Amino acid sequence: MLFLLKTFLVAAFLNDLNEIQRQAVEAYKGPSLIIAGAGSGKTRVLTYRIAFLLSNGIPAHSILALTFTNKAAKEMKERIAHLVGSDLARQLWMGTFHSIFSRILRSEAEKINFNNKFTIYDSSDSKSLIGTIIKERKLDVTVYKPSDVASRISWAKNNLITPNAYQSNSQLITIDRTARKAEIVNVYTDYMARCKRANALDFDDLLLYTNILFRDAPDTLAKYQNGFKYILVDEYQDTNYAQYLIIKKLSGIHKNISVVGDDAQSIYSFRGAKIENILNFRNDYPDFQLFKLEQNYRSTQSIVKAANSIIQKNKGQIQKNVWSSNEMGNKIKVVEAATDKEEAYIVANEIAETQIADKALYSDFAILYRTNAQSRNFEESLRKRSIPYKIYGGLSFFNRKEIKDLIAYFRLSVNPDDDEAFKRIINYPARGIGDTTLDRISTYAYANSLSLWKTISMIQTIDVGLQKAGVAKIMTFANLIKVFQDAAIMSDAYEYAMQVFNQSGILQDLQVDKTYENISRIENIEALMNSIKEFIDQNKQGDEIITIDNFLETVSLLTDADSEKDEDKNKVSLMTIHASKGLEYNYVYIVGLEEELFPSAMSLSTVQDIEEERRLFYVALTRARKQAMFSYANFRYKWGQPTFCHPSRFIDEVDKDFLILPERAQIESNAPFEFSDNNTIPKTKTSHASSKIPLVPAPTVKKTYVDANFVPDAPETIKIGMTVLHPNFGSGTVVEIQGDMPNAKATVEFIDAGSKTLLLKFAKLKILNN
DNA sequence: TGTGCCGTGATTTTT
DNA sequence: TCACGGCACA
Repeated sequence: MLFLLKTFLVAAFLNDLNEIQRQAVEAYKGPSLIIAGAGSGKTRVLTYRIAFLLSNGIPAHSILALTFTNKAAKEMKERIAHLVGSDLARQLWMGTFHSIFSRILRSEAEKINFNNKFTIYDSSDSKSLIGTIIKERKLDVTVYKPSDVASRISWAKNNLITPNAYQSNSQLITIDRTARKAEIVNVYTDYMARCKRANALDFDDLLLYTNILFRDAPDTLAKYQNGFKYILVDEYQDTNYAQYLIIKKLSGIHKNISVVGDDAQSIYSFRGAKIENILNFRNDYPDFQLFKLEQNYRSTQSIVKAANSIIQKNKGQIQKNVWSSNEMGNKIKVVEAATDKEEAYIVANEIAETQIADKALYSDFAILYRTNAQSRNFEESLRKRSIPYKIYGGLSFFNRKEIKDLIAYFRLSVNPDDDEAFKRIINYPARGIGDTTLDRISTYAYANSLSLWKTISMIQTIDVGLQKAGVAKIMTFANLIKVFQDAAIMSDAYEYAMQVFNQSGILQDLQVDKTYENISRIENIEALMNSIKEFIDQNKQGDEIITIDNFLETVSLLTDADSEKDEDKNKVSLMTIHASKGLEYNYVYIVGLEEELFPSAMSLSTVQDIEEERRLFYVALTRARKQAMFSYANFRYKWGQPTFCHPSRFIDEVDKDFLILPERAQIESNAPFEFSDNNTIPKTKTSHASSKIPLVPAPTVKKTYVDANFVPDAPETIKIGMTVLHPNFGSGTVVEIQGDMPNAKATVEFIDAGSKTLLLKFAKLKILNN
């Protein structure tokens, strides 16, 4: 069997891999760094490498392969199953960081003082709990915005700073105090305690507690170090500190670690990803082998060369030369549109024409944009032309109210201490338990360090200040949940879920009004039921019962993009550029190429941010196999306000040899100029001079570290060595100033945000001392 | 306790 | 533009 497998694989290698790819596949001992340019066959190398390990007799369960998205993991699993059979593929430890480590944490739960039925809080659960704590502490919500506090806590966790460490870090405390947010550390402390009490971990906790587990339980660490003899990490440039350290620890003994990535495609630094991790690999593993995959098999030469001409503008990259031997291909057409609506109309037109001319499938097309909010116009224009499309991201399936409601019942059945789930369903469907009642229960629970469930389970023996009628209502609810809790253990997941749907009152509630909305909600719930059924079929072995907790474990880490349906097969894809990473399409439309949209208005102040936007643009362009098109509008609605726009700097940065610039934008006579109300229709060729007039003030920059009284000092007064305060980055020290005003750039070491290079004319810096 | 109106802020990106 | 939270009122 093994012999056959190996024979097959060797033949496959010869056919399928180029010289460097083959070397990268075969060098499986010791550390290796595989720099994989866009479209260079990265996934192929990873899958063959794993297949190669297996064909050398290495047991599947000793291979750990980590990815960032479920989609990537799924695709790789399928491709490996194709090579070596699904039995073997199933035994691999392959998945996202979050799913793999939640699995490990579940089996080691008692070592981190959790119960193995813990809930995974999603970002809205976290935010809502943080909001609750802010209110409890009677803090001003306009100063302590839950989303800001949440991202700060997330930042701390990703850098492995626990509440205690935070408290004793005088720099952090000073920053918060300067920003008049001294209470952040207390909110953080409460938040951790409350998650603990609710037996819940948030996304960041999955990584944080894994680190804590490995730090505090050396035997456990040793067990996994010995178990995972071969470790592979995809998209290594996107790892944050918490992930980096886990990998480093796990590979500590065998050092058979192979990381794959492309620094040019690092687009998640806002989420704590550290591009340095890939740049510093050589320091951690000095005897590493380096493989550079530089041949692009995906795209035409025009696209590859155009993409190279952009990314060249970034400093500090790993040197590489991505090239293609494919046909030259068409130049990239740049289209100017009068308005955002017209842009969408033109793109839909182009797709329709190309589809017919090239006899292409709709699924060969993708429209990529910077922000989800841009999708609307394209939906409309595609719908008008009857072009089928699918939107990725946006309001995902699992974020729909009806799905969240039902899942909250599941969560409370499996983990009764899950307070966020409790709050969601205590009065849905309405059962006369209002805010006042809930407040009283919460207050008691908080004072006695109990979960809400524990509190109401003894509602008859304690006094939380409720009337008899209130107590009775609570009792009814508690009894209902008890029934569900028993069913969750006894029944199979599908039967259980149907029971909840029927007996919770959700079904009845949705049947009261037969509105279009309610019908669609019931359909969504049916879709959820089907996926539960599917889940059971996939995981059932013999005649064991698959219970709902098994389903919950996986579902909480799933996103919409992970559930591709057959009926979505031949459709145009609409998505953000971030979501497009790792995908490829014959025809790619990169839209909304305007200053302050792409690059985003939030990213204009630092060189690092602009470089990340540029990498994002690089990612977008390199999704295209055959053809790419750029478009921008001169006028667009932003936040419901009409705004004039300028073409993006990124268009200028592309080598003109590969572009067809717009001469005069063609307006079709039937172009839909549907301006609401009485706005005048701007002409397509609005001169750029007049388009400078802003109709609305530029969006104000989020101020995180300063109050309304903040006044920046004049840029020319900033000198090396000064301590300065920045609205977004907090305080830091100026370590370098390059160039002269007005284009002088300052490099500032921020205590909190790390090193940033700022364009002084834009940066708002206040001198704290010099 | 439930409803509806108003004002505000959000839009960068996600496991 | 839209969604959400706060508030007043039934």
